[in-house]
Amino acid sequence: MLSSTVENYLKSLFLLDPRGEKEVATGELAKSLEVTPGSATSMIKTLAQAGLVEHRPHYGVRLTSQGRTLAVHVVRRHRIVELFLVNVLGMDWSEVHEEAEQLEHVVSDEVITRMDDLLGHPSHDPHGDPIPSADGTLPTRTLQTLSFCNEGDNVSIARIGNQNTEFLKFAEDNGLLLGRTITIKNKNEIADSITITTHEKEVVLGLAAAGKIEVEHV
Amino acid sequence: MLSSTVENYLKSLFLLDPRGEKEVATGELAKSLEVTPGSATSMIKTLAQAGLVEHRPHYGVRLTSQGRTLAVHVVRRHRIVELFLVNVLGMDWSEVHEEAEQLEHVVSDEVITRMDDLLGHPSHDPHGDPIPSADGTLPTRTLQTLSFCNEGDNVSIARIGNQNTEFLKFAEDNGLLLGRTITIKNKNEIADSITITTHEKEVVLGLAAAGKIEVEHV
DNA sequence: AGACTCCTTTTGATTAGCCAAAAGTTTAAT
DNA sequence: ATTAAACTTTTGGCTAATCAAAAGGAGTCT
Ligand SMILES: [Mn+2]
Ligand SMILES: [Mn+2]
Ligand SMILES: [Mn+2]
Ligand SMILES: [Mn+2]
Repeated sequence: MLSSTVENYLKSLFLLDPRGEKEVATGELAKSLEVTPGSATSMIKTLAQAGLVEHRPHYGVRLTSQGRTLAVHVVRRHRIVELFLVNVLGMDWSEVHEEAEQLEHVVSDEVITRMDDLLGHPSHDPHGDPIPSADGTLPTRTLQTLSFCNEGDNVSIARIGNQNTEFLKFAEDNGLLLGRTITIKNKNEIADSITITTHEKEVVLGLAAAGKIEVEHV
Repeated sequence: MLSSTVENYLKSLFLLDPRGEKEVATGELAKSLEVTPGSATSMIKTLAQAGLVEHRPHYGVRLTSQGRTLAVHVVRRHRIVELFLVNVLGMDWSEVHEEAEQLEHVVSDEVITRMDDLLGHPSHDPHGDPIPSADGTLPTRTLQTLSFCNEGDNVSIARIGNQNTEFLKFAEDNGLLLGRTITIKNKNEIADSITITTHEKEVVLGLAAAGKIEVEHV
């Protein structure tokens, strides 16, 4: 059995590089887990010892296929739990991430299978992130960030790439919900801002925030 | 925040003495948690330090009211989770105890409240154990163990005081489910056995096993 | 090449929890 | 009053995970 700590390290490595295309820097991993770089280094060694990552000292770390498989399963548990909390228990999408962060380490496969059945084998979680299937395959979509849209574009919101409670509450309050169609009214690179409309409402976002919102053209 | 370990110690102390009427022996506590007596002693000291238990060395340990309150909340989480797993996710009563043993430490009050609402504020878990209310009060019932029943008694099964998966499967297979009415056909103290009938079926139990089944007269 | 910056790794310590085995206590039996 | 049995506590040691701070490596700029 893997400890919660190990599962969190594997999951972070996966989320920092979902396709396994780059080496993740120790500092980047440490930051995402809110530990010191030294802690990350020592855990990386442990994981390498266990064959879950490959480590090139001073360059970076990468999941092995064994490590990736385990990470994907943690992500599956996280996302199914999130959707379950929203759809079955009626919780707000802004508060389920923290809860899932703990539950992902203790819910059994049996429970996950039953939640998945009850939910009708959903493909995406409440934030638009794909839910890996039991065999580890991930649905893929090609999305564009809102920050790359142009004036006049009509797009549908597909994913919110920021799990922060405050950010999600803000999004909700301003009608930025999954599936909603919005129009880009104005984009100003100099002012670093973008203005969109949704159901009459006009919202101005900085481009950094807009970069966390992913959309599909309609 | 209490660690899972501390929560398990508090819960065990509560379950070994729900009414706070005796001092629990170190060895008894150690056995119920499957740790060595020395481990229990050192945790007892930690808990005493934190004001959660009172310890009279060489005699025993007892929850303080603060410790008891925390313990009761762990028990509430455990039992609501168990009932939720059975009633909402359709799991078997024989497998939910292990699952709840983990979940009790991570589900938030928010989740417990929502599960409780969805379940309609149930008074008992799938094994017939009382579910403490959010304010810490416990429903009480006066039950009798099956081993104390006499020939000819007609009783209804109210509680199974053994969470072991195999035992619960055996009970289920033999129609010993909560609410079922059974008749005591024969009791033989010498042979240490009791024979009962349920829906045509005749079942023989040793008195130790019968002592784990609690009933109400009908 | 030398110096500098920015990382990463190493070192040394700490904390929670656990165990094995030695030492101590209580109670009961002679 | 001794002794023995049964239990509890203490001691010493281990592992997982963490941090602060010292030391080391890689790449860049002059
Ligand atoms: Mn999440
Ligand atoms: Mn987590
Ligand atoms: Mn239980
Ligand atoms: Mn537990």
